[in-house]
Amino acid sequence: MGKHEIQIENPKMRSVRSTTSTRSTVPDKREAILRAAIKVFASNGYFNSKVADIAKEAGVADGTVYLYFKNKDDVLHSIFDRTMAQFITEGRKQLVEIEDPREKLRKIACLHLEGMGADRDLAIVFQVELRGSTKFMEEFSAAGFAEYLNIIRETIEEGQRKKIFRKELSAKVCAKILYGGLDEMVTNWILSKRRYKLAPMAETVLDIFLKGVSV
Amino acid sequence: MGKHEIQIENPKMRSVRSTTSTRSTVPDKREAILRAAIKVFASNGYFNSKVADIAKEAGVADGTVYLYFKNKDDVLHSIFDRTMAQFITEGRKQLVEIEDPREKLRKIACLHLEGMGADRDLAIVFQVELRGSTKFMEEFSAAGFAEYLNIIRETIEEGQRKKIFRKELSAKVCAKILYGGLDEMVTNWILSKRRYKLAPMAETVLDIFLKGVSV
Amino acid sequence: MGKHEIQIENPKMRSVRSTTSTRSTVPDKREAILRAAIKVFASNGYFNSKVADIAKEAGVADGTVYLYFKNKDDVLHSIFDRTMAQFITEGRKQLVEIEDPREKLRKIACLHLEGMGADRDLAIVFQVELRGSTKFMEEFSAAGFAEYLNIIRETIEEGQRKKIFRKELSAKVCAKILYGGLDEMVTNWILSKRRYKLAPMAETVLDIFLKGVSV
Amino acid sequence: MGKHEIQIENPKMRSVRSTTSTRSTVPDKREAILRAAIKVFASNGYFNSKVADIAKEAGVADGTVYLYFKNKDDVLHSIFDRTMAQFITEGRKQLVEIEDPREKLRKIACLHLEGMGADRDLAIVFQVELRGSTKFMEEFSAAGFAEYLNIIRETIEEGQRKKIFRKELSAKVCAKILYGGLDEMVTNWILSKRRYKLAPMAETVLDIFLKGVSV
DNA sequence: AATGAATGAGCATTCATTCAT
DNA sequence: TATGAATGAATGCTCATTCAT
Repeated sequence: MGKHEIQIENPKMRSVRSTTSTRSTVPDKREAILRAAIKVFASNGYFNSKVADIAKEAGVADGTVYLYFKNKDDVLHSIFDRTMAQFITEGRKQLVEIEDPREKLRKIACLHLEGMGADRDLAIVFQVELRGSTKFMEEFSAAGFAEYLNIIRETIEEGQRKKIFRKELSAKVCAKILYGGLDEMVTNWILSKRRYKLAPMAETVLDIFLKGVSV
Repeated sequence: MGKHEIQIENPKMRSVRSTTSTRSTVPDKREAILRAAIKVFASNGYFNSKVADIAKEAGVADGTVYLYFKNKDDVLHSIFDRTMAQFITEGRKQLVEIEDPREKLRKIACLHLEGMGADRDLAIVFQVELRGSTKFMEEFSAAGFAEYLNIIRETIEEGQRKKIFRKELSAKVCAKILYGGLDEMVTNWILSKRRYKLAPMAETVLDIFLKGVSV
Repeated sequence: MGKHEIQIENPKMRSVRSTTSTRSTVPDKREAILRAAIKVFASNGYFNSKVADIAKEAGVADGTVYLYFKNKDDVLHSIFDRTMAQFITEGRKQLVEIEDPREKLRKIACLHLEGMGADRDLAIVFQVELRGSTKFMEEFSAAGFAEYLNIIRETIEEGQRKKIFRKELSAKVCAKILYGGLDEMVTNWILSKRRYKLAPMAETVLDIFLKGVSV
Repeated sequence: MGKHEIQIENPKMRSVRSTTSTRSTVPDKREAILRAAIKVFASNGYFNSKVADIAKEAGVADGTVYLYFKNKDDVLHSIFDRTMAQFITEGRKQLVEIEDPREKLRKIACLHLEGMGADRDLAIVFQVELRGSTKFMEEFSAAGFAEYLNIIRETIEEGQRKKIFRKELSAKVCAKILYGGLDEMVTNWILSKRRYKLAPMAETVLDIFLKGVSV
């Protein structure tokens, strides 16, 4: 969930001439706008941010934003899509190499908190702005978030099959509980005046959770 | 956190002559506006709700809203203040009669989910709208929320002193984890199409949490 | 034009029981509102003054203002009417005793500046607020102001008949010039930071004017 | 003070490409708004004029007004600034060529009345609207108006040095008297139903004033 | 007569979006 | 592609006025 320089496909973009690159700025106006939006949204909140602010921060004209995004809403969505897609891809890749469900969960927790901890502005957008409307929350839920929860749930079910986790527990509820714990760590980290490291919190959450769900 | 017919003091209100009751509207224009706001905010989100919508829903004129609230923002704040104050007061009262820290946590979890489960609109406002801005989140945090977390933390510390919970765990972090789990239950309940009972979820959360933190 | 405790007829008022006076406040709610309005208008300007401000300053309820005045506009008009009527009555009375047209003009100028100089708030309302709209200016002109200008003009014509003032001058224009000079003194006095006496300015104005119009 | 097609610098305007003139609207949206405002303010008064009225009169969208002016108040100020600057510049230029202080004053008076007489709407805004608030009057006074009065005063002092005007008179007060007379001519002209020429009035005012202040 | 809670029309200003260049 | 001037719909808030008590 941190910034991994993901290059999301832009249908409007000319067939990738990023190889020759007439100017290095060329392929990345969209990217610049997205970064600018994260910064601006994090500072002022989605509703209080003006498209003009984003444009200025990105160093482009107001109208240019509309060459890359359908509207202001689309910018927020794109932030979510880009980040979530990247996070899940990255996550799945790292998980295949792990056997023990407990270690898998540990890896998930670490990736979650490391990703958020690496980009405070992005974390703010995810924790605060993305939740500012039921509408978005629903779409949010329908999209990548559900998949993320699924990965956790499957891992727990795997642990149940391997007799590591208690069978009587609902894997789905357990997944939510773990997610809830992690999510709360992020939210508190964001709101806190103190600037501590977020990633290490994963340890405690996992400790309690694993002990709680183990047979 | 549910609606317990709290009668918040309204300085503008004439000293309750509810006995004769000239008209039933007398005691509660403010209350009606608050209820209307919860409904409207829950449906459209804070930023997409017009003051006129609230007024219409409450059956008063637009201007009347401003006789009871400073501005639109103040309405949202008041919803939070009223609910939180009520919840904490109610919670503390019920907790004093309980000895076992584990039972105390169980009671807290039940109150939390019962309260939210009893008023879906209010729950939406709490889970979604109140988080739509960092600014509010901070105030939110500073106000009643911090106190709520404290109650949980103190209960956990009590459990640690009684050798029921593990001493090596940070009570504060534990409190957040428990809160995070409950909060996630509420959020999922709100976003879910299915209309299941929220309160019973407390059981699973507590089961895992208690097993996780116990010695 | 100063405050001479004029009791303007109020058609809405009960047939004057000011003699017995059940309570000394009784006959003067209208008066209180008028005074309050002068103060409030002088401070904030007519358009920026709220009826509620006037009511509060007068120590009455908002609605009470409408028992004595048709609307906010009527309050301003009444200030003008009351003051102008008083001033003209007073002026005419003092003039009859004077023979020399020059002395008459001197008396007029003195009354003008003394009246304004005696009540700064009233002066502000007259110089500034009463001129804030063409509409009012026209009515203003139609009403007492025209009569005031007439008194000056007649005095000048009298002087012309007596061979004191130049015959070739338009008495009407002369009257305006004298009025303009006096008016400008008042305006400058109001806007000035310094708090000097206004009345003595009459001397210079008269000096120049009389020398200017004399044969 | 009349309209002399002053081209006020507009920072937002692209460096005058009026040569090619893609469309005639190019150079003068700001100017159009200013003219429209003068007309609208003159008709309804400042407080009763809606920004939408100005926009419509100028043939632009409401929002466009805010591309050229900070707010409604700024429009009024700009009218004053533009006109006053122009008038003073123009006036000074014409005065240098004149020797006799009496002729200078005559020139000032003529310019004043000619300027106002040339644009009735502008005159109304100056005589009526610009005086509708103490606040503005003070700024008004602080700004160009004071300078205007100074020019008159200096001319009178010059006349005193040249033994043309009486030494014992306060030049400052004399300046106010002259200004007051001229100002009154303008005000009466505006309020009058009759449509006479304003400029010729300068003659009488000057006649009386000069005779009044001369040795 | 007096009150003041309630009303609701009215308006300045903002800002997402478009489009001519 | 990129620009940014122009648009105009949308809305929070104010406040003169009314009227039930």
